[in-house]
Parts: sequence; C-alpha cells; structure tokens
Amino acid sequence: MGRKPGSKNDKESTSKRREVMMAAARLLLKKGLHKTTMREIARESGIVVGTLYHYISSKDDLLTMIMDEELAAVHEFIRDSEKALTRLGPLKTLRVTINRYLHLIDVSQDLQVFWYQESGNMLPDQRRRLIEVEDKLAVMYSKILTAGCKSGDFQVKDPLLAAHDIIVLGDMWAFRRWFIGRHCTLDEFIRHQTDLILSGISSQAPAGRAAGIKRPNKSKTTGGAVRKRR
Amino acid sequence: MGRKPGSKNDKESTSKRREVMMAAARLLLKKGLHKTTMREIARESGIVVGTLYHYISSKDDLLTMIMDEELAAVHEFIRDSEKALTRLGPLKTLRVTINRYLHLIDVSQDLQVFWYQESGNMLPDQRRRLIEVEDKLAVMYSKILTAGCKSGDFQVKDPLLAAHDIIVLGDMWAFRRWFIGRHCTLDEFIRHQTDLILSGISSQAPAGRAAGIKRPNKSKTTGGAVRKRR
DNA sequence: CGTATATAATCGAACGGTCGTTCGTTCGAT
DNA sequence: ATCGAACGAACGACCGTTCGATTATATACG
Repeated sequence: MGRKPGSKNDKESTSKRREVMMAAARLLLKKGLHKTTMREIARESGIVVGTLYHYISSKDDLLTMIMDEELAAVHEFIRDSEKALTRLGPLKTLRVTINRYLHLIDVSQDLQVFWYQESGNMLPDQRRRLIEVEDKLAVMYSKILTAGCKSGDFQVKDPLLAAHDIIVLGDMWAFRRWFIGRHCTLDEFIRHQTDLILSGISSQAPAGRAAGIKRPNKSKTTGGAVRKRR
Repeated sequence: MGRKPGSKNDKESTSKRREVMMAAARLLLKKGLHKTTMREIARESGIVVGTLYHYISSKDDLLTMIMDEELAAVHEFIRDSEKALTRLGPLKTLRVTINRYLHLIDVSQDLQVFWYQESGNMLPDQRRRLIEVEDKLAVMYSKILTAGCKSGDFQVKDPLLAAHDIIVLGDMWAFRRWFIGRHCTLDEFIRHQTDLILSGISSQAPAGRAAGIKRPNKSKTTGGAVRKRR
C-alpha cells in the first residue's frame, strides 16, 4: 500500500497494529502462548512473519498490548464502581458492581483464563501488573464493604477476605462456565451467588430481605425449595 | 551400581523411577512445564539425560506419573468422605469434609496451581482425567448436600452449583494463599468460609447456630468489628 | 505531465538457539 | 563373556527474530 507523509501513515500503521493485535489475541486465547507461533499470527493477520515485525517488536510486545486493553477496561470498571458508591450507597452498589463484574468477565472469559494459565510464562513486569489490578479490585470491593459496615447494612469481620470471595466468583464463572453454564444462565448464577455473599455479610437475616432489592418472587425459575421465612 | 538378577533389579529400578519422578515434580511445580528441561530434571536426579530415559519414556510420562499419585490421593479422599456420610450424617460430614479438603489442598498447593496452569499443555487423556476427578469431587459434595436436604439440615436449590462453590474454596486458597495467608491462618480461613457456605445453605439462620459447632467466641484474633449479637 | 528518487511496506530465506529424544560407546558387576 | 546402567555428543525439529532484496507509491523535479 502507498503512503502519504505524516498523519495518514501513522493512522494506517497504528490501525494495522491493532489488527495484528486482535488476530494475535484470537489465536493466543485459543491455543495458548507457546503453541501459537509468530508465523501463525502473521498468517491470521494476512501478512508474513517479516512484515509482522514492522508493526510489533516482539511476542512479548503483543502480550503487553493485549494486556493494556484489558487492564484499561478493568480500571474503568473500578472507577465507575467507586463513583456509584457515593451515589447509590453500599448495599445497592455491591449488588450492581457484582452484576457488572460478572458480566464483564462473561464477555472476556477466555482472556481471564489466559492470564491465569500464562502468568508463569510472562515477563516480571507483566505479572506485576496483573497482581496490581487484582489488588485494586480487592481494595474496591473492600471499600464498598467497609462503607456498608459503617452504614449498618453489613457485618463483615474481614472486608479484604470477603472482597476476595467476590472476586473468586469471577474466576469461578470463567473457569467453570463449561460446567455451570449447563445448570443455570449467567443471571441466575449472579443472583444465586450474590444471595450467598449477602447472606454471609448482611447484618440482618435472611439475605433476600436484607438486600432490599426488587426480586420478583416468582420462584418458578429456581424450581427448588423456597427459603423458609422464620 | 551393581545388580542382582530378578527382583533386586526391579526394585532398584522402580525406586529410582520414583526418585526421578519426585525430582521432576520439584522442578516442574516450581518452574512450570516448558521452563523445566529434561537436562535439569536429570541433574536434579543426579544422573545425565541419557540415563534418564532408562527410567522414564518421555516428559509426558513424567507428568502422568505425578498425576497418578495426586489423583489416587483425591480418590481416596472421596471414598473416605462417602464413608463418613453414613456415619456422621450430612451436617457434620460437610464440615469435616471441607476441613479435610482444604488441608489436602494446603499441602499440595503448588500441585493444584500446576494442574490449572499447565492443563492447556497436556495430552488430551491427561486433561480428561483432571476433569473427571473434578467432576467426581462435585458429585461427592452434591451427595452430602442432597442428603442434608432430605434430613432437613440444608435448603439447597442447586446442590451441584453449591458443590462447585465449595470446590472453588480450594482453588481460592491455592491461588491466593500468598495474599490471604497474610490475613488469616488456614484454620481461620476454613472456619470463615465454612460459615459463609453454611449460612447460605442452612435451613435455619444464623449460620453459626445452625452449624451446631463449637466455636470459641474469643474474637480477639479477628481484631476487626465484632459481630453484633442482636 | 512524465520521470527520477526516496521511502514506505512486503516478502521469505536464513540465523541462532533451545529442547526432547536417540544412539553408540564405555563402565562395572556377575 | 554378558548385560544392565551410565554417559554425553549428536540429531532433528521448531521457534523467535533478523536481514537483504524486491515492490509499490508518494514526493520532487524537469
């Protein structure tokens, strides 16, 4: 392809760079880091390996690019949640945040699994960034929980541990969707697990009431035994 | 080394085989599958690479050997738990099983992480066996829960989902011990998480009472906000 | 407008290195 | 003399990366 000086070239170059990144992501998430060769990435991008290196500098560079996108989304998610906390209060914020969190993971399930599986094959900097964002997530949930303790909505002994409990819900959906997905939809999963968490941290039992959330009590979908009101 | 005909040789050979396996396990769990070379495994075993292949047939063979040991232990754990169910009843069995389960994982933490991280680099048969045992674990917990539903101890809408909830506790402790370990000991973690699960599935609230388990209420160690008795 | 030139973008062969595995040989005990 | 055990060099395959050559196009110039 031709080129015009300056901006046109840059724009084409960076857009091609993104194309390559997305082609790489498709293969990497499907086949893993070691089993995906640069030649395959080139083929998926419609170019050959020599040209590939005009747009990216190394395989690690590709990983970093993919990570940048993902982490930016998570950081934005965290900012949004902290804004919501001041507007909606702890209890509603927790429900909304868990809901958005699991939907976020549902979309990028393969990515989530990828980071776990390849974390041992990454550069130290890359590993550090993953731990960092996981830590920020935990702090975010911890803030919501402690705010809820102050407002009287929650009774949590160890907010940080409870925060990890919530984060693990995401891992669970990502790693076990092949199994859980056969038993319930994502929204059913979210409702079920949110109730479990709330039943454990709410200062008033049972969870459903304490949550104070509209829940259509057509217990048709759940099918099972309805929680006994004491 | 010398040799005598027949049994002595076999014994020496298989014991050496185990030595090699354990040396390999040490390296593999620490460095991962791809970063551990056969030459390193040989060096760790005190032999050279040529001799290594007199005791094992391939790198995959080593993986399978390590897996055999691990899976045998898990299957024994499952059998023990099913025996306990008939003796102790659902509620006590659940507590005991969760406790033993997490202690089991605590001992073999690196192994647990290893299977997750390298599952993508394994032979199809090996992957299948891992999924199989995970499935058996889920069925085991599911049996305990449904038994508890019949006896009136529990109220569980979806026992299989709840079973996965419990299994994920193990993953949580294995993957996040570096973090959680700073906040609480394993036994504190077990108590905390068991209460969380029981508060979600018990037919009577609150969880602590329903569990009917001795819990020393010196809340000194927790340090945080003491649960308000209402 | 047409030609020359500089400079991208593209290509694919080749390089350097690693790793799992094999093989011919040597060693040592029976 | 025989046979398992030990050795380590060598093989073959693969992979990330580089590089020199080629092509195509936008700019400069006559």
